[in-house]
Amino acid sequence: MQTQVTLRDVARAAKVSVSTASRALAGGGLTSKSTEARLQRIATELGYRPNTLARGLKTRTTRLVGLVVHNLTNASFRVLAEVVQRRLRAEGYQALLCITADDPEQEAVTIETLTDQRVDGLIICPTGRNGALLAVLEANGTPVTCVVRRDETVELETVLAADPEGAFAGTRHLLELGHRRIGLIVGRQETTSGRERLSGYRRALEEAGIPFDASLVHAGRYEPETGLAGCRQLLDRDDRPSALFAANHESSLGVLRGLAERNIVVPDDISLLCYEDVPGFAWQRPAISVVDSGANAMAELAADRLLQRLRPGAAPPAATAREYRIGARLIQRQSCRPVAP
Amino acid sequence: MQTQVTLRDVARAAKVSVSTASRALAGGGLTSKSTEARLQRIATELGYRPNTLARGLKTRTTRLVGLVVHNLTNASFRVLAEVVQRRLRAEGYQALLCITADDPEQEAVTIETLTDQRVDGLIICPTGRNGALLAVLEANGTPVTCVVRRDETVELETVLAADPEGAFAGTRHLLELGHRRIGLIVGRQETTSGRERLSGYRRALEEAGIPFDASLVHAGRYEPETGLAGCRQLLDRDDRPSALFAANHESSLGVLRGLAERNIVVPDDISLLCYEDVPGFAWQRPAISVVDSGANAMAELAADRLLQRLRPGAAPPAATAREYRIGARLIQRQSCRPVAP
DNA sequence: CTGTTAGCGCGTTCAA
DNA sequence: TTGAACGCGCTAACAG
Repeated sequence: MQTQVTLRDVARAAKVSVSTASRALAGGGLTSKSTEARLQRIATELGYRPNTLARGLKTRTTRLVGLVVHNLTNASFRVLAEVVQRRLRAEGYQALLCITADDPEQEAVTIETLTDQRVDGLIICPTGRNGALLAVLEANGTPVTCVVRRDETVELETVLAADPEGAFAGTRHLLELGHRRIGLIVGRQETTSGRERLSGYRRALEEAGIPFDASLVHAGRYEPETGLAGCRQLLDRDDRPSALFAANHESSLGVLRGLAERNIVVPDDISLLCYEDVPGFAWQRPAISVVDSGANAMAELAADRLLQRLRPGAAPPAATAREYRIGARLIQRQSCRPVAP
Repeated sequence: MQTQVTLRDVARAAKVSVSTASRALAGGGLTSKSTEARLQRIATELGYRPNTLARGLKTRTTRLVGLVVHNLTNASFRVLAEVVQRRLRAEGYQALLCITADDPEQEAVTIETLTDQRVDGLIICPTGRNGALLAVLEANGTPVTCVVRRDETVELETVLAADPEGAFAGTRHLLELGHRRIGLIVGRQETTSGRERLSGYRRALEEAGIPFDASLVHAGRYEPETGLAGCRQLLDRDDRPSALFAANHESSLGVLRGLAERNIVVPDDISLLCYEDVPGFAWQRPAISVVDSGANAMAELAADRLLQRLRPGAAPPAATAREYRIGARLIQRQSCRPVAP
């Protein structure tokens, strides 16, 4: 256990007081150029590394930012984690990764822990049941940015996907190809994205003058099994849909499986559109068309917003509780084709 | 910016000294049952939360553990991140997630930062070029556990996959099915896993008395493109192999694509065996047989080992520089079949 | 069993 | 421009 080099050691070696050393290394021009350079040199020679804890205790900042997601399996969360941690690091922050499994209780303890660690900020995909805790954080001066999901119970800066528009665009794309019976597999209606994607689907139908048929919609948990079940259910109908819109990303694998097990060929026998792009879709054959929800852009913007508020002289909390939406993009590949006339 | 409740506030409210309050809340039985309970109550009433930084400054522990991986795209890393963070949290630790992109320079600054944050321990998939830095950490009393890859330049506790055996078992499986020409797509030979999997493949061939044919091996970077290129190269031969072993996990997508674009049907036209199990393989149709390298077990063991050494009274550094291997498992699904007689 | 005292390493007053 | 002194909040000596 080698003892660490402290500021006092540096000061002693340079024959100055600790405070002078501190100022010199801070480099705010509060010391003469010469001593500044000299101390700089001695510090590196000695291998001095400031003690983050002592500094934090004094300055009340840790350069730590909490990053809370439900899991790392979902592509959006994965991208979020990668992008956020890269962006934070570029500005001298470190990400504290926490996984809640979409469980409010785990989320609660996570937020407590992060508070204890005195994080400077928080990027979180909320379950929606701990808004109060988040509000306390924000009120105490720790900026909180929500992503992917909104916490309805409280006003916080939030970065979301433009799910209503995305689902609308996707559905309209299928409609424009001539499809009239479009099966929809979508997320739980308790979630923002689940509701919003369904509403986008409905609106597109409405605009096209096609009556909404609830039996064409299969809503379920974010799992492959949901896709398989939905796929089977929709395929077993007498009036089988000519297109499937898998707007619950996790279910895509199950949908592909369901199609394959019935030897239904995409896009010859049925058109398939998925949601949230992942490399697998582009590498698939036929390559799967998708509505890209813009996970990258969401992550970047969330990082931007938080970092912005982390900078000195940030606006007061309440004034910034804005909501941002990342536009969705339709990426046409080879899994959708015009319906036979 | 609401001011935090400090230990002094609690002590004052209970009309005891700060140190008594500290002891009572620590709960080591160093105070009377009654005051302990009383302080406990008052603390929660006041919403007291200990200041991690002050405590860390004093105790020289942070209950922070660095977790360093190359990315979150690779399934093993993803599992590693999820498992490790869960295990750590269960023992009151927090994971500091860092991503190096397999870049030694980024790894170097990452290790420095983590050192500055005074992490209590480190779980890292090393690039192999910063062994010295890791050795310093370990020497200074911070346990370091390497996973997935070994840093050859230094002796550190390391948890690896049993890649030689895994590749051996996979290859032998194909041999037992009667395959004699087995194409191998494998990782870069600069990496441990790349080398070890190739050696396992060779050994299986050798035991079966089949001469090694270097032209059946395609080694490359950990990307889908590698699989596509390798697949094309192997498929364009006159004496096309009857089986493909995609032992570079990232390349699997590319292999599947390469097969599809030539309308080669698995397993009718060719057998396919992949490496590292992911849900996608099981959901695929036909379901892909794999050599499961045991990412979960690796993660659990790495967490175990580190936590073990984090507990008070851990063994001296040098004595514990052991290497662990997680056995691979062959999971037979539907992508391999006996070669036609 | 409890209170007093003394730092942990740093930034930041206040004087010089 | 520099130094001395103080305190951030906590734990751990040492007394009592």
